[in-house]
Parts: sequence; C-alpha cells; structure tokens
Amino acid sequence: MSIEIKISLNEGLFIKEPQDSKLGRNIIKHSILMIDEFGFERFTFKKLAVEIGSTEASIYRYFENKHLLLLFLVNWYWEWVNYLIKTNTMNIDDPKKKLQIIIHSFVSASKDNPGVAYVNESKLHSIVSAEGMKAYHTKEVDKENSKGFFKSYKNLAETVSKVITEINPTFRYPFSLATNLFEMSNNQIYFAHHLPKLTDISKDENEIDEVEAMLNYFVEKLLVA
Amino acid sequence: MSIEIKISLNEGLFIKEPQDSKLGRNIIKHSILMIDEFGFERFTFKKLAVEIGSTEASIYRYFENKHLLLLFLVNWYWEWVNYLIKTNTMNIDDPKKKLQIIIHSFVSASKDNPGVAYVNESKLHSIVSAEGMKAYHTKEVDKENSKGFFKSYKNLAETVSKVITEINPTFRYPFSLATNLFEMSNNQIYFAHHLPKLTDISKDENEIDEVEAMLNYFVEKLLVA
DNA sequence: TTTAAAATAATAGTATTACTATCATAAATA
DNA sequence: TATTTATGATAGTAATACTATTATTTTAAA
Repeated sequence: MSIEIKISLNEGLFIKEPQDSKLGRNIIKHSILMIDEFGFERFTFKKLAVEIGSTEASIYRYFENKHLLLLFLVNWYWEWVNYLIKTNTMNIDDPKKKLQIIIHSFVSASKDNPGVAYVNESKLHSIVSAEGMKAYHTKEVDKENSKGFFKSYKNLAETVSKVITEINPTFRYPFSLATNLFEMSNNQIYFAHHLPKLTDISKDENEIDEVEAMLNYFVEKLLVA
Repeated sequence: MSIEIKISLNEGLFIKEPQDSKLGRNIIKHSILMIDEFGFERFTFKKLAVEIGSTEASIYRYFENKHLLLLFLVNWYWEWVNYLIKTNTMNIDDPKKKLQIIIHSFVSASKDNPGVAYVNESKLHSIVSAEGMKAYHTKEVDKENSKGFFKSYKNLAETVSKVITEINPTFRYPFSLATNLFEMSNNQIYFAHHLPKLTDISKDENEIDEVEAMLNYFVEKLLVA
C-alpha cells in the first residue's frame, strides 16, 4: 500500500492527460531524463520516441510540441513545490520558520521526498534550474498566460508572498521577493555548476546548503533586521 | 565630428568582425530589430538575409549560427553596460553613490546615451531582458565558457562586486548580489510586461523607475541598514 | 588605371526538425 | 463479441540550419 500523488494541471497544457496512461507516464519519465541529459534544444520527439520504443505520432497525441511538454514539466514542478510547501508548513505558525521551509523547498525539492514513480524530482529540478525560464521567455507568453499556463507559478508566488507579508506587513515587494528567491535559487545553483565566477556559491561541495544559507540571510536582512 | 565607440569582443564569437564592414553592421542592426520583433526562436538567418537584401551564405561568413550571434549581441550589451558604469562612476568616490549609478545603468542602459549608430540600445536591452539568459542556458556553456565567451559578464560581475565590497567589506555574497541585481532587473521588467502577477512592479507606467527604486532599497537593506 | 585579391551574391543542395495524415493493429470496454 | 479507443507503422511536407560552388562586384595594391 502506498500514497499516490497525482498533480492536476491546466488541461490546455496537453492534448491527452499523460499521467493517465502507461505511454503518457513514459513520455514524462523519459523526457525528463533526456532533457536533462541533452538539453532542451537537442531534445526531440523523434529521439524520445526511439528511446521509449514508440513513435513520434504517438507522442504528438499527448503534447502539441516540445515547448508545451516543457511547460507541462515546469508546471508539474511548480505544483510539486507548492505541495511540498503546503504539507511542510501546515503545522507551523511562525512565518519566519515557514519561509525557511519554503527556501529549503526551493533549493532541494528533490531530496528527502517520497515522490512520484514516473518523475525523477532531482533531475526535474535540474531541468527547471537550467531550462525553466525558457518556458516563459517566448513570444507566446501573453497568449499562453491568458490561457492560464503559468497559474502554478503565480500560485507559488502568491503563497510565498503571503508568508513574506506575514513576516513584515510593511514590506513593499512581496511578490518580487518571492519570485526572486525562486529564480535566484535556480540561477545561483546553475552558476555554481557552470559559471562559478558569477557567484559566491562554491561548486562540488554542498552548494545546496550554501544557497539555502544565502537566501535565508537575504530574507533576514530584507524583512527582519 | 563625433565620438565613435567600438566595442571589442572575444574573437571566437564571430568568424569575421561584423563591426568592420557595412554588411556586418547591417547584420547587427537588423538582427537586433528582428529578434526583438519576432523573438529568438522565430528569428532565422534566412529571414534576416531577405530583410537586409543579402543571402544566408553571406551571413554565415560572419556568424557560425544564430546562437553565436545572440551571444555576440549579449556580450556587446554587457560591455556596453560596463562602459556606461565606468564612465559614469569615474569621478565618484562614494561607493554607495556608485552602486546607485550601476543600478541605474542596469535598468536603463537604453535611455540618455549617445550610443552607436548600428545598435538600438533600447531594443537590445529588451532582447537581453527577454532572451539574454538563453545565451548561457545551453549544453555548450562549459565549452563556451572555457573559450571566454562569458568574459564580459564576468567583468561586469567583478566590477559590481568590488563596489559592493567597498560599501560593506564583510558582506559575504558580493558576486551573487551583483549578478542577482542584473538578473533581477531584467526579470522584473519582463514580468511587469508579461506576467504581472509575479511582480510588484506595475506595468505601463514608469516601471523602470520602480525597478530602480526596488533594487536600491534591496541594496540599502542588505549592505547598509 | 589596371590587376589581383577579397567580399558578397546567386544558386543549389543536404540532413534534420517539426510536424500532419493515413491506415493497420492491439487493447480496453460495453 | 462488437466496438470504441489507443497505439504503431509508414509516408510525406515545409521549414530550418546549414555547406558548397560559381559568378559578380568592390576594394586595394601595383
């Protein structure tokens, strides 16, 4: 017996719910592995089809194109982080403690978690860190935004901004700080791995902990000190 | 009579220096306009060639591919911001004042400037804000980094981090803060335009000034208060 | 001013990508 | 068992991202 988590996402993100069939779950699973391995640009539906022993046509029955597949994965991740935050802060009253848990979730949504069989949360985190922003840096943002394709990120920002406001009701930039904590977390981890001169976070060691400490320090200074 | 600025960039970024010929400058000029108009994904050398009345083959003599062209433009922008910072802080002693000027340069490297004939700095700023991160979020980062293709960004981070350290010598994250100020500036402007629920910056009005005020506030809190 | 060198244009061609369409077969369900 | 539904196999198209070749124009040197 096990607890099953199914994350529901905006129906416009897919043609057919991939989480409800074996092939669909296989698409999710192997697209995560392959995007992480080859990068988004070099990832194609053709390669994915070969990998999972299916065909391009079959994959196109689930996702309109690889951009929407990425958007699906990124949304899944945002929802996942939201879920982690909700469950882990549920019984916590102190908003400062809550924000610490949020920051911990941002930097390590991968570790310690039960997880979903067909999602490698750790690799999905890498993808979000390395490719996530490509999901909303396109000429279709406005159209896609009106369809609610970024709802999960907005929810996340909303959740975090509320905690920020709880800590300091006079702070004027709760949403900007919320998104910046998330973006900065991803960015600085990415920099530590690939462009170390752009960050103070050291590679190879426990950069996760360092980023966490840094974000906590920033938040302390901005909201409390 | 006029002052001419020529920004020299890493020679690996291009096959033939585009700033030294009419066609090259045309490539720069119209690629900026077209990437801004259509977005990076939909921009192609074919379309650019038609636009400037040249051919794909001719453009390929200047740039290996469109990714390297983007990297060229983004590097140009980084150098340009660096140049603005240098000239505008030259006679300033107070490091806090210097950082204010730096922040001003980040948010509005477009306005008030003399500029270069074949570069629309304002649109280039939009491109950096919307597409800039794509220049280093690829599977080739490490290889390209070893070739020095991100030198200009590192220089910028170095310059800014020094000022940060001048303000507060005990601050432990000068590089992370430097890059974050830059990234946050671009991000929050982009959010204000396209995903307003993710930011506190209001659209349409003078979002530039708002972002500037926010970053100044953050810096004040983090380094001084 | 002629001549050679260099830059650009014109044209063609290839492999890959991002799809769409059709039909056959297998699996699930009524 | 019949029938809908999902998947597989196969084919095909238009666009993209190049490379190669040859012709023509521009520039610079002799």
